[in-house]
Amino acid sequence: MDFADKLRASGLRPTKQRLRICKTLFDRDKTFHFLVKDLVETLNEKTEDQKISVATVYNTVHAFKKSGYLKQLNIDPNHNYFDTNISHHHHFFDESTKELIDLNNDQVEKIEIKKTLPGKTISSVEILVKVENK
Amino acid sequence: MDFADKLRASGLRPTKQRLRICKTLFDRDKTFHFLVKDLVETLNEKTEDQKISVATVYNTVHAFKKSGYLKQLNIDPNHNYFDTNISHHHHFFDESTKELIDLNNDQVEKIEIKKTLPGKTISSVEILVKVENK
DNA sequence: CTTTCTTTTTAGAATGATTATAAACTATAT
DNA sequence: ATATAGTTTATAATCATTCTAAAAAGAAAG
Ligand SMILES: [Mn+2]
Ligand SMILES: [Mn+2]
Ligand SMILES: [Zn+2]
Ligand SMILES: [Zn+2]
Repeated sequence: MDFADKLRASGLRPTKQRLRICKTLFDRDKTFHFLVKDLVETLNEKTEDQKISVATVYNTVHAFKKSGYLKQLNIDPNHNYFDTNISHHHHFFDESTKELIDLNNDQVEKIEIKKTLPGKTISSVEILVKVENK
Repeated sequence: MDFADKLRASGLRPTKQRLRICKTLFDRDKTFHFLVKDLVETLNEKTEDQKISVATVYNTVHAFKKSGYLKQLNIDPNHNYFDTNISHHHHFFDESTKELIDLNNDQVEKIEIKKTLPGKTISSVEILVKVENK
């Protein structure tokens, strides 16, 4: 699916600002974990391009979150990370470097939760593994 | 350990404001998961008592976090929860009621992580189980 | 094309949680 | 008592995020 289709599927027209945001987010080999602040900086560091406003970046990121092309993570109470890897997966958080690393579902033994809550059903199980230098 | 000792162990003198904060936090049967905003409200809802300022509440909560009498959680990117249960444990987050429920370590089968990161050592593994109405 | 209507972008204002500041207050020590 | 140190508080500052409303761009109609 190309960028324009992703945008349309999120209810947004493919404008040049939004396409530049898509390129930064999705034109990558690996998962991209990012903070909105850093994304805005990256988008606006090349002085030859026209600046994209923070409002546009937030609007686009939230539309992608809503449509499922981005996930919002709970890693650090003081930083709001987004993730381009929308498959069900887990994370390592390197406390030394503040780096996030994907941990795929199949790299973790099935998690058996012995406690159940009456009237409730599990919608997701996510693991956060904090690591530091050995 | 009584409240005054907890405060002293956190580098704080047992003043009447701090002791009232302790009572609200620690004088309970069950784990207390809270937001600072709600804690401030609770402390100040009885009109007969003198109001405690937000600065004092934040200072005290952070001192307890630093000394290990409170844990800060990563549950919801938009809300900053603290937890009086400082043992190693996991959480259910009820997306219907926004309620947090403890999931003890012994209620989860040992988590086997097959992926390792060179030069890194695991410092913690935490599970977040999201649930909703059946 | 022009005009008209709709959507988008943007700068800057507003918001809300948290942190910082500095003056007033309280407790302790001499 | 006086001096000193620690504490509380109101309020200001900060920072991420959201809101607003005006300008710009794009699509549709004539
Ligand atoms: Mn959070
Ligand atoms: Mn967060
Ligand atoms: Zn990821
Ligand atoms: Zn807990």
